[in-house]
Amino acid sequence: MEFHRPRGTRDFLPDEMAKRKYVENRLREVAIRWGYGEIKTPTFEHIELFTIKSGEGILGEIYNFKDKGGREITLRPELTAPVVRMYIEELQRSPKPLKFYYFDNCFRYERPQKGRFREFFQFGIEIIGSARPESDAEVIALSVEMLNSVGVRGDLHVGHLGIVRALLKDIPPGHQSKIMRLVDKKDDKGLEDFLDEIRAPDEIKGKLFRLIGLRGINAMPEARELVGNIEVISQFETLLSLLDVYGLEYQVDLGIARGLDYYTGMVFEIYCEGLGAQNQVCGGGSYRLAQLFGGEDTPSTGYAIGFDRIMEICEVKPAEAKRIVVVSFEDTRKEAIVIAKRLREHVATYVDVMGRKFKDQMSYANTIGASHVVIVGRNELEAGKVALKDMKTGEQVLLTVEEVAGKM
RNA sequence: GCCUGGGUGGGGUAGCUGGUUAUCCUAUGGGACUGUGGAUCCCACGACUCGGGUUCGAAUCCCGACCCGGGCCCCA
Repeated sequence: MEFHRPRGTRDFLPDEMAKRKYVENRLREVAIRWGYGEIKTPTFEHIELFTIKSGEGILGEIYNFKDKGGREITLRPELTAPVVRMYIEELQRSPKPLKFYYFDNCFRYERPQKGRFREFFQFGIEIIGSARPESDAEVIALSVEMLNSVGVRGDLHVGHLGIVRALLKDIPPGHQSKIMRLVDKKDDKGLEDFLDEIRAPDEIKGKLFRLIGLRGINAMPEARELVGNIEVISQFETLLSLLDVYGLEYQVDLGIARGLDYYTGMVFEIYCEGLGAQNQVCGGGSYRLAQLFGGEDTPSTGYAIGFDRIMEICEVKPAEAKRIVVVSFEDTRKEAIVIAKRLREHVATYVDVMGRKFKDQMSYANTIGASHVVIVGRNELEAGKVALKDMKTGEQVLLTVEEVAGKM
């Protein structure tokens, strides 16, 4: 019986892992420098955490099962809900704002394609306790810096749900949600049909289409004209001016809706080329989930970076790790083990475990791209030394083990 | 769930208008060169996704299943 990995999963070999680790560490460093602390939540949660947040509709795309105690459990499909759950469970009374970052795998039962897997990785941050434009701006700036830190540059689109919602304030909430979904999908035809179906006033209809089409420099004055001089517009303008302070390039895009009802204010998405249909590498916004989960109403803002997607497009080359191979002869194998043990305190060190002859050990060192070889022979040992050979230049010198260790 | 392309040793391939032991490259293990790597030579290893059908005969043609990729739907 031969086994295959389940559909939509991947094995990561050492070369690729080195690259992934490198990128992961870069992102971590940025998050840490901005003062965010790492958190980790369980791989599985109670299913209600996600159905309450996202609706029963997600059941079809979720990995769930009953455990032996009869609990409905699901592998987490995302990390925002668990973070908020954790916050309510143990951090509600801690000083605000709370700033967290996380990097973990998530699971969704979907049809795999380029940049989409059933087990995938998200790197995200959440800031809990502030509803101010300052935190919105910080979150956006942080996301851009993270991506830049690994050489990824994308198109940043920033919107605000409060503006469209203000326009729709007289439409029943259920219809609002449907409208937001259609807006998010950029399904103009569907949106028009739906508005006709619910007999939305022509005035609102016209304004909505103009509003969600707004882009660029004149977007805000026009938005003000369409929905009036309301508070959220001022807030959004404050946010935009802060983005300028951060020196960010962005596009105002009131057509971003991010489908779900608990997003309340700022929303943003970052798109990249070269990813096929799945071109969004980062998405986030401000939301209010805490009260939905039984906590006090608490504003939060966050985003998630699609780690696998940035791995597809980022061009990073981790520095080749230095490694040396200790080569020995039949009569010096034991000495080689002792010497390798000493060298491992400083550098990745290989020693033969295949019973290979001297020459084949050299050949192996070459195959794995060793930078140096330490030759442990009787002659050298009798002089209290070993030979250190540089595999690039071919030069070879006699040194004590301590001298070799010192060079590494 | 839908549309579309594709499945030949570990990786990459030839064969695919049917016909002997399925080609070549590479990788891997071993050997030669006997204390100095990359080269060369030799040996070994190792594949037609599965099941039906057509046929004297199927990797090849037909059908189905499974799997993989890409695109829809969805995208928390």
